[in-house]
Amino acid sequence: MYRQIGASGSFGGHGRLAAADLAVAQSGQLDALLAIERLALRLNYARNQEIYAEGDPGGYWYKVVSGAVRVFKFLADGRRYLAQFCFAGDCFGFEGTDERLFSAEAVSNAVVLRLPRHATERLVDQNPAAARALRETMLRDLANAYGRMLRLGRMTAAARVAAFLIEMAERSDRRKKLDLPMPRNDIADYLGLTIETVCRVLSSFKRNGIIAIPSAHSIEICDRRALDLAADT
Amino acid sequence: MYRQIGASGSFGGHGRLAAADLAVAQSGQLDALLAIERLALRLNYARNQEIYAEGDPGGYWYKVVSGAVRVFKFLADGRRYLAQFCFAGDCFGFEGTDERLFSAEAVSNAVVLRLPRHATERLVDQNPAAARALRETMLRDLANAYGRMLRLGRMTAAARVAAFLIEMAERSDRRKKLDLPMPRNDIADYLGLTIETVCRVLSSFKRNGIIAIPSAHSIEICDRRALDLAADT
DNA sequence: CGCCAGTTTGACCAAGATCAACGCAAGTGG
DNA sequence: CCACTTGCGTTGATCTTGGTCAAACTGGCG
Repeated sequence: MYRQIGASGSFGGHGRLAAADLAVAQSGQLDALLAIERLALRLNYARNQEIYAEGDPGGYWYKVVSGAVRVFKFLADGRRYLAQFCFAGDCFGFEGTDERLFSAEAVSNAVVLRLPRHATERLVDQNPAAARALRETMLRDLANAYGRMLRLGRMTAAARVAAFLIEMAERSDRRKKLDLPMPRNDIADYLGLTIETVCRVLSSFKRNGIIAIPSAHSIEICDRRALDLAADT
Repeated sequence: MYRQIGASGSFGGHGRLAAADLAVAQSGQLDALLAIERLALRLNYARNQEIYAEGDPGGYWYKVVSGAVRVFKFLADGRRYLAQFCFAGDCFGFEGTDERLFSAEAVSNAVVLRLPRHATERLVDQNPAAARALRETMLRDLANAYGRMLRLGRMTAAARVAAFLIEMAERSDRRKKLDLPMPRNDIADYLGLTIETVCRVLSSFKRNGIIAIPSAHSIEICDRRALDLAADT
């Protein structure tokens, strides 16, 4: 699968480019999009360093080269709402507004490409295939958003955590041994739970032999069947 | 504002076309899009009648002329997840998959236009302005989706119901006296609450003078300030 | 070794779900 | 016209889930 380029509506969903990339590649527009990527600035961020903040001007979008990024905002009462995690190949910061609605920070040390929005828009205007790929990506993001809405609204804590582990497994290359670079804190804010609940659920999964936790940031899925079952409880 | 035409990623958000329509109108592409609308079939649905069901082929999208529509799916355990309400001018059924992921039913007696998807796609491929309008609409839907995710994940029952009333007020023409065509049932499934909780919250708002409930399906907002306050508690 | 950030566990509490009645208005049939 | 049903809506009593508060644990690092 191609992960070279991308103009993703990564504002929603996890922002991978999967089929969109593929479509573009197949349509022979890869060169044009690679040209865009040559306009990118390569930036390094340390753990917890800010990439942009709510309210900043939003003239760029980003693509993760390595490491992980969190996109979030603070609520009036001080709680934090974590909209998405982005890993290598994922795009973010494509909000379509002049001002950033969210902030972005590096979860771990991260390298990202920064691309000017207007150049991308020009390309997409001239290139129906790229536009179509972008639309498809956005539709997929939208579908993801609806799925997550469902989980947040109706699923138990255990189901949310299970779904999170499954999501991370799907998005990582290795399916069994998961590396979770983010602290429990971030997971809780992503799932609309407290850190204690996340811990408890993970512990209970461990007790039941569904997962193993060799270290806090490394989780192994032992019983995928049971995890799937737990995910739609 | 123009509400004549639309190719909305209405799968997300409430599916209005607001700024997107405007953009298209300004760019002088209105005629082309009106031509699309001439391909539409006008359909009548009675209250609770099915428009399409999960699993059906998804070759069309729809635009509500009058009445209201709910888009939903059933979960494995029999609960229902209500993804969106659509009113006059809103579009729905633009999922981008071959099979329907959701079902759609008329909430009240409704008239809808049904449009073939491929014709729309052809238009959008040939017309960068229309494509851009569509992208903007989808981005807005995505932003709505993230807002709703936030509410579903982190807000109290009272805040969800308050936000719902505000959303309905924003979307209806008259801002004070709200007509809520959907049963409490639907509201609960939209907000991820039980019908009892929705009732209780509405009753408490009434007790506090924030709203009046002349009849079950008609709600008057008496104290908008207090309602706004309740919405981000 | 001690400190510190992050993680885990336990005890208790509260928001909302569940279960169970009851109310109420719109049909429906005698 | 009036019992009776039926579909919603509302209210109350109890229970469960997950949040809150508090404390202990762990690993990395000076």
